Amino acid sequence: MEIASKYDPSGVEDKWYDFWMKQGFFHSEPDEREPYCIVIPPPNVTGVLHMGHMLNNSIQDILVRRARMLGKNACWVPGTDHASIATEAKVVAKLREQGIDKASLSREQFLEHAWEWKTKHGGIILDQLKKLGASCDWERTRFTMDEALYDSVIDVFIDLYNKGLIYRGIRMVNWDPKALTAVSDEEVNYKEVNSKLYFVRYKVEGSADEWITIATTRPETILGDTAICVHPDDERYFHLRGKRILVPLINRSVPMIFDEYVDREFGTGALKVTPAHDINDYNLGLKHKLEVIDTFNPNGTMSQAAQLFIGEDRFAVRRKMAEELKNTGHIVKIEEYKNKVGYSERTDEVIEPRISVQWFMKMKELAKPALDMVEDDTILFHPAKYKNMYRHWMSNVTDWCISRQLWWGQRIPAYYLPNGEYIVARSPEEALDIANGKDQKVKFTLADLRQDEDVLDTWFSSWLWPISVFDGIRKPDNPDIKYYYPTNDLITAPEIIFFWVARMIMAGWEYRKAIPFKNVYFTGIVRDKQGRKMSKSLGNSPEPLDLISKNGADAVRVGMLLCSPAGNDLLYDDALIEQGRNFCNKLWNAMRLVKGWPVDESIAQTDVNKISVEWFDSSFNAALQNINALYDDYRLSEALMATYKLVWDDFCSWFLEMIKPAYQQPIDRPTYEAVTGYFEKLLKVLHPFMPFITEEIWQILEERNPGESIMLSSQPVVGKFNQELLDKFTFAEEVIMAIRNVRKEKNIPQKDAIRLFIRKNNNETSDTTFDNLVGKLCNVSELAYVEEKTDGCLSFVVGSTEFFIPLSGTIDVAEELKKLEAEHAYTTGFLAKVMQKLGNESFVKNAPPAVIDAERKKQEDADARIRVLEEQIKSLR
RNA sequence: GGGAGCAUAGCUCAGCCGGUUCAGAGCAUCUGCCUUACAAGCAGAGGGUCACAGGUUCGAAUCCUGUUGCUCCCA
Repeated sequence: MEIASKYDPSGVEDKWYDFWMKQGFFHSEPDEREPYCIVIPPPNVTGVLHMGHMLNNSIQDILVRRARMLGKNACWVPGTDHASIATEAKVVAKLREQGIDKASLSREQFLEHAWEWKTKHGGIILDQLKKLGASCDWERTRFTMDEALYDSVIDVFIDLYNKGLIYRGIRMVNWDPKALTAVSDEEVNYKEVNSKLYFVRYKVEGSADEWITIATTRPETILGDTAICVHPDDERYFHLRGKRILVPLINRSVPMIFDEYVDREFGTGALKVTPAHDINDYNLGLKHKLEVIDTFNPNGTMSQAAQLFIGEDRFAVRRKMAEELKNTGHIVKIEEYKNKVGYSERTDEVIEPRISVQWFMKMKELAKPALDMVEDDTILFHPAKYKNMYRHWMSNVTDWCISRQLWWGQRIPAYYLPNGEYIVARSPEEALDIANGKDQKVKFTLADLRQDEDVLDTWFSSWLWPISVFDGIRKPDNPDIKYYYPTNDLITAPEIIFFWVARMIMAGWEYRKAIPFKNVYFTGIVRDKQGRKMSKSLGNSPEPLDLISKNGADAVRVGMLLCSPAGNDLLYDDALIEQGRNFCNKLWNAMRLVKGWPVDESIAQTDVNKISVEWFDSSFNAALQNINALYDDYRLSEALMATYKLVWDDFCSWFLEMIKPAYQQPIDRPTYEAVTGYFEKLLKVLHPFMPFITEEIWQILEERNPGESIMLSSQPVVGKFNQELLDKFTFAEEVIMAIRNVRKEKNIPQKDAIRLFIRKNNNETSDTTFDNLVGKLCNVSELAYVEEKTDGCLSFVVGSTEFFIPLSGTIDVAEELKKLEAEHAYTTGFLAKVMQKLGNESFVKNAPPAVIDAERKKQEDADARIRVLEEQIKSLR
């Protein structure tokens, strides 16, 4: 059989993915097995696959595939999120390109365009995930606007409204003038910016030339001022009690008010109050019953109420106001100033605080159990440090603004009557019934009802995701939800711990009285080598699909995983993928080697092969135990590294070399069976990390029945291992490495056989377990135990055992002495340290016996070694 | 302004309820090798006052305090 010396993933990966799909291996139905379920963090329909998705979904696939191989009924539910703001923005932009203005469309017409867009672009990421090898149950693919999920959201809204947890209120909200909608507190990012602090003087009404100077960063809001406020104890302004002040340019007369809220140190100690455009001013306004003048239009331009610059943008107006104030002698000075400004998470537009009527959800009651379940480890965070962040947010939670002034999303089921009253109901008909049931005197008709124009925050559907994908809101007793919920693991990014994770926990408790998942694994952010977050605008992200087609998905998965412990950022480097690719190649060549051996039934297993197999058996089981423990701790990158070393070092570098027959010689049957058996086990352990190549090699290694697949096989079970044997091998390993060094230093080629004499010291008995193996690996023609030192030999010491290799040429005595003396000096120093410890009375008195014994053992070993070294030195002199 | 976390080899990290194997791993670097599975490889080697300063202890990378620097979250 001719097998290429380099592994080529192209072709292989699609072949096996198609096979798995055709066989329906990814699909899950409830049965009597233990379920294992992950719901995907639904990517936005607007998105394309980026490196973050690659990492996140690789991890999910690893967990799902492993669970499947552990005999669980594994189900990974995929799906997408409608992302109302982002999607609506995309659709509006696309329409604009076609010359269509959103305002010219009806709601229904617009939604048609939106659905069309979703159908066309909404599945891109999911398709891309297939290239990664994702073993999602595609038959269960869900979308947050599917009928079942949509209705669930509406049901929940109505339910929470009826429970008094949802209310409508006038509030200062974070207004996004670009998206033309309110956004929640969590969707505002504060950035420090360089701006200016304008000192503006306002004339005191009725005075000839009396002024009061305020400081502001936002002169454009002056037109909405309805008071000037100072601290009641501020002596500088005592004389202005009862006076009124004229707002510059428009000469509006506003009162002087006094409030302890004012920071006397800031600016001039005098504050202009604009209740419509600042949250603090708004609260002041409420307290002092001030007029609220909204000088902005929703899109951030000046409104009629501003009187000046009507229709112009707020930032242009800022400059013009400054100019105008200067021209009219109102500017006292302008200082450079750094302040934090809120930006919209969605559009990156500067948030405008704005008074409006919105729907809110009370959070306090829901937060309580959700906090407790994380605090008491009912839900585990990996890494646990995120508990702190979670606790902090949950303890200071504020009500959630859930309405969005958009069309794409679940429309709020509130119906307004002509008198302004509203009714929350599932349908207009139901609302009408309720309305007419209330008041017998007036009979409304459907035409009298007007449904709320707004939709719900996208997160208001995402928070139900683990329940709604199984239709568990509408049908709480259906078999799917009962079987798969609570799900097991959630893999997500820490930045949405509040947006999403916290709220899912709340919804889970509210609607199932159960946690939505047992573990939350937080992945890091994928950054470039300079530590910058990968982003389209920076252009610093590789194209994931290119990486896959160039290196294979297995290489990409391994590369990314190796360097990303839970919760730590991953600094992406092409070298990572290369490492993954090299690993694939290593595996591939191991298979080529093994497949190339002819098996001879007639030859008996040699001692070397027998002990080698025994050793690897122990080695494998010890490693597997460790790997399983790492999985249990969700230390996936470490589990991968341990597997990587098991395969590369233990299996390839040691085991295969140990049992490798001489060139073109056959191998005995028992050894061959053992090797292929372990190879298969290794492939299974590797499969969750590298699904494609493991399937390919597994299928080549032995003939399989049609429809058989490694992905349905069972993970190996940890067996017993012989620690004593492993320790003995460690000693043999040292001997082998020492001989290799000798060969290298003395330029003795591997093909020239050497003789090896061994002298045990200090009454130690000989252990010959690995002698023949040492003989094979080091090409030793004669191995013998001796009582006396042999002359004309190179020597080395392992522990306190001496090894002699006769050399044909002369020995460089000076060089040998130098080496021995260095060894001696080091060991003596080491011994001195140990003795110092043991000589310390307090140490002997206080340290635990095990520690003291260990120190004594060190002392003995060092003593023995020193005696041997000294003898050698003496004999050379 | 409030809170959290981090600082260990050139890089990415592990070790952190103190004491065997305590200074580790992978990658990178350097030195030999095209040895008939693999040069995407093999065999070796070097490299760290565990940020700094104190303290507790018989003993500190590990616990405590302070300093410095970085990151994140919240307002």
